[in-house]
Amino acid sequence: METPKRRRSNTRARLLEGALEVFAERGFHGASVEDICERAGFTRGAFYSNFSDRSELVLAMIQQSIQLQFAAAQQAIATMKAAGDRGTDELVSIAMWALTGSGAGLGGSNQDVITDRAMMLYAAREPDLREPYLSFVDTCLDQVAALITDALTHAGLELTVPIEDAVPLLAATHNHLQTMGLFDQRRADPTLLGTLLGAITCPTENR
Amino acid sequence: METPKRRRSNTRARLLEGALEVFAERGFHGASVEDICERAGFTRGAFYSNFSDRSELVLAMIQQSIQLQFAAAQQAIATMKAAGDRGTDELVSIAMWALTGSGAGLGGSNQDVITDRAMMLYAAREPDLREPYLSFVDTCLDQVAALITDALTHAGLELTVPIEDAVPLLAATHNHLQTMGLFDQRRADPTLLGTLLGAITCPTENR
DNA sequence: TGTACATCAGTGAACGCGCGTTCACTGATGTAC
DNA sequence: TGTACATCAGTGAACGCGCGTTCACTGATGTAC
Repeated sequence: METPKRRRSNTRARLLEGALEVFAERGFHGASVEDICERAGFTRGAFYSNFSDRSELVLAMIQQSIQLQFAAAQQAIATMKAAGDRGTDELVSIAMWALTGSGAGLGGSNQDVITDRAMMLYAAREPDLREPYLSFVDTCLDQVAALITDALTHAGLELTVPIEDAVPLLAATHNHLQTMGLFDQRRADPTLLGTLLGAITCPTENR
Repeated sequence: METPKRRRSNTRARLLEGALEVFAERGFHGASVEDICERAGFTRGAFYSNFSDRSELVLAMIQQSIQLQFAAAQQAIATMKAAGDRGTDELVSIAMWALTGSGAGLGGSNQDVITDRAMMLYAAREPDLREPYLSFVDTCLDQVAALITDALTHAGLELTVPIEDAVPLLAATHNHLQTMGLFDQRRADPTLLGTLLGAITCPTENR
């Protein structure tokens, strides 16, 4: 039942999990290989048996993070399609939830939000990562655009600004709320999204 | 002319300047004391003659960054008051400029933006820094609120949403544009701010 | 004004710790006969 | 099925580099007489 392949991939997964936690706490440069191994319950030898390099781990972690966000987005779409009627705010909230990964409430635990921001900074500093990161963000925004279109149709609203403007505005606001939430949960007031939504939509004219 | 006090404070200033650059490139944890000294043109001894500790430098740098942002905000206010008539977008752009420090164009060189985001992350991870950081952000937002109110009055517009909502919406959008600008300058399209502004204002009714 | 001494900003060599990386080894699981 | 060997995931000790920090020293500027 604990076949070597499974054992190995479990070890790798636990190391990645530990890395995610420790990186969120101390940053990509501030966390040592030993910190990560200790968190995951292995020795450094196990680490170098699974990753050729410290930097390979960082890349693997970023890749995994992106995959998780995608998976969360897919699930959010499924949830929404299945859910039928809801309040508009909640629908948009789900759409936003798709944007920045898993987690409850407004979207994303503090650890996820911190990792997301740290990834952004890391990509901004590494020229080789800029383009991949941008295209990742674009794909996410496209998905959000589709979700929002759906959500508004359900709610009987239509946009008064182009969708290409509405998506970044909503994303930026969601981002801002998440960031405030890192410092004080009460500051992450989701009604701000509702206010924005009210300002850029109007009831659909049925004639 | 090169009195010892001046010499000393010049050295300190150059070290801080070098730290700002190197931190922006490699992050707070990724930049070594030697990197910083080399950039500033001093030896490590000079560093420890001016700062008791590596972490003291980080704090000093954050403080200085905040002071610079404040100074830029003050100057932006002065500029705006003196300028008289302008396009609304430009006025709002100046108000936004006040929010996130010095720099040309949309506001903030890439280095400034990266430092700003890194500071946010740093503060989010250090419990002791969360409250000071929040109150710093609040003070900035208050100043921006005042600037925007002025700008809109000049332009003959009034808000259709509460100012407490308008400010974070504008700030979030500005933030988003700055972030996009880190990856691709063409993605930092300031007309998005104009779109948002159009959606949350209407011409003043003069009766 | 000139000389002797004091101060102190910055130098650069040295120290030692911590971290990334390596490697000989162990012991558990898989395979061949 | 049982025995002998092979494989290989993970161990833990060891290495060495780099970095933060210290400190005895230098030489330029300031001060006292």
